[in-house]
Amino acid sequence: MATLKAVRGTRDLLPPETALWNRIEAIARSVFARYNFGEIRTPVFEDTSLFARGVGEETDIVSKEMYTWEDRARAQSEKPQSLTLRPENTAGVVRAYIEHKLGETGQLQKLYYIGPQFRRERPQKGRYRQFWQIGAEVIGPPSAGSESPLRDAEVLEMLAKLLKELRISGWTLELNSVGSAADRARYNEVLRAALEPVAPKMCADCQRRAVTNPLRVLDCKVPEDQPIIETLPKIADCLDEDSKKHFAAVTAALDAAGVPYHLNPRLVRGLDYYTRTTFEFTHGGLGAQNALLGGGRYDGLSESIGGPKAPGIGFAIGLDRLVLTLQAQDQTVLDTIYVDTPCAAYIAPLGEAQNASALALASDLRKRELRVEVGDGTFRLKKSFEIANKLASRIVILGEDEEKSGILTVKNFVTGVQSKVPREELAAVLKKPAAELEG
RNA sequence: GCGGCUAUAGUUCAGCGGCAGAACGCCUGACUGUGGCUCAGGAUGUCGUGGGUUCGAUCCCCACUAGCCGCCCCA
Repeated sequence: MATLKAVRGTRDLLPPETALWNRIEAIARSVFARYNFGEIRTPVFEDTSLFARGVGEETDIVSKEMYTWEDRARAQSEKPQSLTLRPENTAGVVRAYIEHKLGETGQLQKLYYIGPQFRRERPQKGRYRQFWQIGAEVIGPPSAGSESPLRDAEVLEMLAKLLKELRISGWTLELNSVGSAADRARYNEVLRAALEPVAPKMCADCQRRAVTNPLRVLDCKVPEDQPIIETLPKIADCLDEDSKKHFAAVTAALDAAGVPYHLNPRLVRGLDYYTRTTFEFTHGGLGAQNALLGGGRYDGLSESIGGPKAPGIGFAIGLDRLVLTLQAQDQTVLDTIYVDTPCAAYIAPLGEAQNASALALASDLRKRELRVEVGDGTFRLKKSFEIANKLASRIVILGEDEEKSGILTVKNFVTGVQSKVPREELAAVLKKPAAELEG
C-alpha cells in the first residue's frame, strides 16, 4: 500500500519550528491586547453563499479556489446545503457580527483571529492550500466612529508596531484608496474606455484583462506595457470629495505617527468588498509571493450579506510567509524571538531500581517550574551522559548511594563542575544559570 | 489551470546501462558510575509510484504523484 502523505499543499509543522510559530502568535496577541482587541474564533467552514456574496462571485477566490461540497440533506424534501472551507476570515467575522447583533451594542468592535484558511491554488513556497492567517477587524455602526480615518491609521500604526516587535525590517507599506463602491464602478468604466484603443498594443494578458477585469491591467509587470499604463487614468482622479478627504486624513495621521508608506495608485486588491483605504505590506525575499499581509476598508460588506450598515477595516497577515521572512533574516535576530530553552536537568537513574524515585524527583522539579527530562535505568551511565549532553545543561545522577543518602550527584555541562547536592536544595541549584559556578 | 526544473540513507547531496556512494547525524567500542574533542569499528536504502525499452534500468522513454521556480492570483 502506498504510504499516506499530507495532501498536496498541506504540511505538518513540527518542533522546534512550532516554538517559533507560538512565539509569533504570542507577540501578536500581546500587541492586539494593547490596542484593546479581543479574540474571535469563527468556524472553519461556512455556508458557501457567505463567500459568494461577501468576497464576490467574480473574484478568483470564489470562482476557482474554494473547497466546496454539499452537506447531506437533513430531510428528503430538503436541498443539501452547500458548504465551503473558509478562504479568508473577514466574511466570517462580519457574519458573526451580524448574527450576534454586535452593532446593537453601539460600540466599536475590535476583533482579531488566528487560524487556518483554505484555497485550492497551485502550491509554491509561501503559498499553501491550508495556510494560516493572523488578522484583525475594526467594525461597528457609523455612530461608533467606524468610518473614521483615525481607525485606518491606528490599524496601520499597529501593524508597524507588530512587525517591529517581531523584528521584521525591510518591509514596504503600499497604500492606496480605491474609493467608494460608486467611485470604483465609475473608475472601472473610465478605465475600460481608456483601454479600448491601447489594449491591442499590450501583452496578451492585458488584452484579456482589459475585457475581464480592467483593474488588473494596472498590476501588469511586463516592461513594454509600463509606458501605456502610465498614461491610463488613475483611480485618484475618480474619487469623490468624501473619499479624497478620508484618504488625506489617513495619510496625515500616518505622517504624524511616523509610519512610512508608499502611495501606490496601482495597488488593486482582489476581493470585491474593499472600499477606500487599501494596503499591502510587502517584503523582498518572499519570491513571487511578496505580500506579507494585506487589508483595507470594507464599508459595504455587512450590507452585501444582509446586515446593517457596519463600515470596517481589517487586515490579514500570512503567518506562513511571516515565518519564512523571519527565517530568512539574520540568525541572531531569529534567536531573540525563538528561544530554544534546553532542559535544566536530565535525571539519570543508574538502575531500574531507581526508575521510580527518578520519576518522583522529576515530578517534584517540574512542580517547581523546571524543564526536566528523565532517563531510564536500563541505560548505561555513558549513554545517559551522551543523551543529557545533547538536551540539558546539567545531569543529575541517581544511583543507590544517592537514593540512600539523599545527596545527589550533579554535573554542570557548561562549567564541567561536578558536585554533591542535597535533594532539598536541588531545585534552587537548577534554577541558577548553568554558566554560574555552584558549590 | 498553464510552462520549466527536480525526486538516491534520518538530513544535505554526489553518482553510473552491469554488486549503491560522501558528509553530517545515528549505533558500538577492554560488560564495573562520566558526556563534549579525537581515534577505531558498524548499520543505513523498495534509488518517489506504476508501466515500457533492454540480456540487464537507480540511470534511457512514457504516465502519475509530490516539491521548487515562473505565469495567474493572493496571505
